[in-house]
Order: sequence, then structure tokens, then C-alpha cells
Amino acid sequence: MAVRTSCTVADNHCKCFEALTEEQTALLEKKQVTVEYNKGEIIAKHGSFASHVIFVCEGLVKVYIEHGKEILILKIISPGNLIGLSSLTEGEDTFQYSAAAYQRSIAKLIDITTFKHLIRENGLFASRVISILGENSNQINNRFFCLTHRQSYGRLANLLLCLSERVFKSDQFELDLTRKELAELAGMSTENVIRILKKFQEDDLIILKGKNIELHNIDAMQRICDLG
Amino acid sequence: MAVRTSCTVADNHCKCFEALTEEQTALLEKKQVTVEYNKGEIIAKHGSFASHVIFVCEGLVKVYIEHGKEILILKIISPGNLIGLSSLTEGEDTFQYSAAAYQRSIAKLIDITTFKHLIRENGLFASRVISILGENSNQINNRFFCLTHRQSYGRLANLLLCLSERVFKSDQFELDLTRKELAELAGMSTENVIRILKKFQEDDLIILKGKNIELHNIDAMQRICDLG
DNA sequence: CCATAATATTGATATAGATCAATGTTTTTA
DNA sequence: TAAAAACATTGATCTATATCAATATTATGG
Repeated sequence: MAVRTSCTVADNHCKCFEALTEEQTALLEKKQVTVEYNKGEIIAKHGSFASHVIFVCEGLVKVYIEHGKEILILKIISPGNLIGLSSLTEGEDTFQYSAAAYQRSIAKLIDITTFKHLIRENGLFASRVISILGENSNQINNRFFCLTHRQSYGRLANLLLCLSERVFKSDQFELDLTRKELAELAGMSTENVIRILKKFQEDDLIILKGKNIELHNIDAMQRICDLG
Repeated sequence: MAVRTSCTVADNHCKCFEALTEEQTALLEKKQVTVEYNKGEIIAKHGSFASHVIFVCEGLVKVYIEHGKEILILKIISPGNLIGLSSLTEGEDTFQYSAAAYQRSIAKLIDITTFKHLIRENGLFASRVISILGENSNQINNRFFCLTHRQSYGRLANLLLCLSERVFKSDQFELDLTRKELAELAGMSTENVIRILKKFQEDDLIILKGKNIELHNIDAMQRICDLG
């Protein structure tokens, strides 16, 4: 069974809101605010009071946990996805992870009390939320496996495929992430990212032109991702 | 912020069933079977049809994902906890991980259709299930962090503390896990487990007598867990 | 547009921890 | 209870990848 390549980017377009009645939708609209974040800005801070769940409308966001200087990126969130569902847990009123914008992003902050109320009131909504939580788990488990069981070549190949498939939806894309950010995502040192990208280029797997990356041999890349 | 020591063993005593009415409880009773598993037996198999969720009544169970020969233990489940909630996801009718008994265990297999039905019908039940899913996520994220950011001494210290606190609930316990199983849990080679246990003993952190382990200096162990 | 900072690259070195191999010990089974 | 299998231990290598250090390139603010 192949490791799913898309283990880093969440793309479980949430269908939970479709389950709401018109009235409930109207209520939710009233209980949310839209906020714009600049590149690098913190959207949620691990340990801070979680008064809301976050729906990402535009941009790209990283979700991560931090202990001191060490950070672990759990996933990348693209538009259409929710952040902070694990704070729906009873007795858990703080964010269990941080979120920060990779680029200019827009998010709706939805009042968590209203959200919880709707879960109680609307069973279909609740079951859709449960679906999303389940998908999130599966995705993070896959990423967990990848980061612990794959060597650096495999992890970086996985990341590139994942970005290509889920974020840029193209074989060729303008990567506005630094090498350091790639390193953080693939769980390795910056220098190692650089050396591996160089090797990929030498082996005709990718074509690098400054910030532009083109995946030139997806099948081979997939093989590295699965085996390496 | 300290890494929670208890990142490996699930101990979120599920309160969801308390939310059911008498009638609903009776329905659930009818739609479940109790099964006994011997040491080593598979309780759920990654990829197989998930017709039920699993409630562990007795024993000790590991939950893990496997790709070929490689396995990653996601968590240990002690009595009072549920397995397979991520199969509640719509359109996901297979287990996303495997589960196997470490020792003789008893589990109730609860019909998943009924379980889903109750989520739709009973909002409080649904919100309790959401709580459990959230706690599971947080726990696995902590384990994810530990396995990727801690060195072997820290990971093994973490595991020992975790087993002591959550499984055996004592500083001293009869460990019926092999060195290989410990290695799997702490994400390292068997030889490395042996060498580190030996070092812990030399440093008066633990007292080893055959299968019996006594944690002799919990504070120091905790420090290794947090820093190493 | 220059100066300064941030980022990228390259090479050399260090090391945690895996792997391999041999041997001792315990458990299982026939 | 003897033989076989599984498990535990120890020591000797090997290697992937981090870290360190130096330099080149690109971005940014005054």
C-alpha cells in the first residue's frame, strides 16, 4: 500500500456547513468575523484561549505545535478547510496548536459556542464535523508515518508531490516557500533540502529555475516517495 | 511547555455513552457483541471493512499503521477507550489502522450504523464523540512531536513514564512487553533499547530485575523526557 | 542605489543510532 | 526434559543526516 502523497496538505473541503438550515446558516453568519492576515502573521497561538474555530477562505496556512524553539508542522491548510476543531473537546478551551499564514490569507473566525450549539442541535452537522475530524486524523497519521519511516529523499519527494497536487494543482509552480520552510515541512535541515533538490535536478526529476520548480518525472518521484 | 509524558497511552475514558437515553443504551446493547482476544491476535486490520467501532473492556491493545513490513504504533489503548472512530467518516468504510492485543483482551464490537445513527439523533452523544476525537488528535500530535524531535534517551524515558502513569499506575511494574515491542513503541532498534535501559540502570534511574522495572528517580526521568 | 540583512549554496566534519554478527539466556514445544 | 525457537545482550562497524563554517546570492529598507 503506497503512502498517500498528500499527507501534508489538508484538502478535505468541509461539507459540514451544507448541513445547516437557512436559519442556522444565518445565525452562524452573525457569529463570525472575517480577518485578513499578512505573510508570517500568527492566526492561532498554541495555548491561547480558543474562542473560535477558523475557516480559511484564502491563502495558505501552516498548523504546527511548538515546544520552545522546536516546531513540528502538522499540516498545511489550503482554502476551504477548518482549523481548531480539536478545541471543541469539552474542558479544552485553548488551542492545541498554532497556525500562521505562509502568505496573505483571509479567514473567518467562527464563535465556538455557536459552533458547539449547532453540533448539539443538528445531527447531520455533527456527523459532518466528525467526518472532518476523522479525515484530519488519517492525514496526520500518514504524515506521522512518512516523517518517521522515510529517509530524507522520500520525505522531500513526498512534500513536492503534495504541494504540486494539492496546493498548486500543477506540475510546475512558483514556490514562495524558503528552503528553511521546506526543511521544516520535510523534517530535515536546510542544507539537506538544498543538496537533495540539487540531486533531483541532476537526475532530471525536477527543473529548478530560481523559485520556480517543475516536476519533470512524477512517476519516478512517486517511487522515491514510496520507497525512500 | 513540557511534552506531556503520556503521549503514547490513550486514557480518555469515554464519557459518550453516559449521554445516551435508557432506550438508546438498550438499542446499543442489542447491536454489539463481546469478543475475547488472545495475546497477539488482530482486533482490527488496516484496510478491512469497518462494520463496527471497538470498545476495549479489558486488556491492552496497540493501534498501528503498517506499510509492508514497516509499522508505526499510533497509541496504546487501555480499558475504557474506543478504537476505530476515524471510520465514522462519511465514505470511509475501512479501518484506517490496525489494532492487536498485547495481552488477553476483551472488546465490545459496536455496530457502526447504529453508532452513526445515534450521533445523528443525540446531539450530546455527538458532541462527546467529537470530544474524544479531539483528545485522540492531541495525544497523537504529542506522540508525533516526541518521536520526531526527541533523541532515543528521551523517547524511551517518555515511554517508561507513560507506561508507569497510565498503564500500570505504579512506579514499579512487571513489564510483559519484549524489548522488541518496547523498541517499536519508542521508535528505535531493539539493541538501542537494551543499551539505554542498561545506561538508565547504571545511572540509578531504574532498577531492572528480569521483567520487573522500577522507576527509581521519576524527576530525573522526566527531565530526560523533556530535554533529551 | 547602496548597504545591510536575509537567504542559498558548498564543503568538511561529527555523531546518533542503525545494522551486523556472535553469544548467552529464557521460553516454548514436542 | 531435551531440543528448538524466541528473546536478550554485547561489541564492532557503518551511514544518513545534522552541524559548523565559509562564501555567494538575493531581497529589503533607508
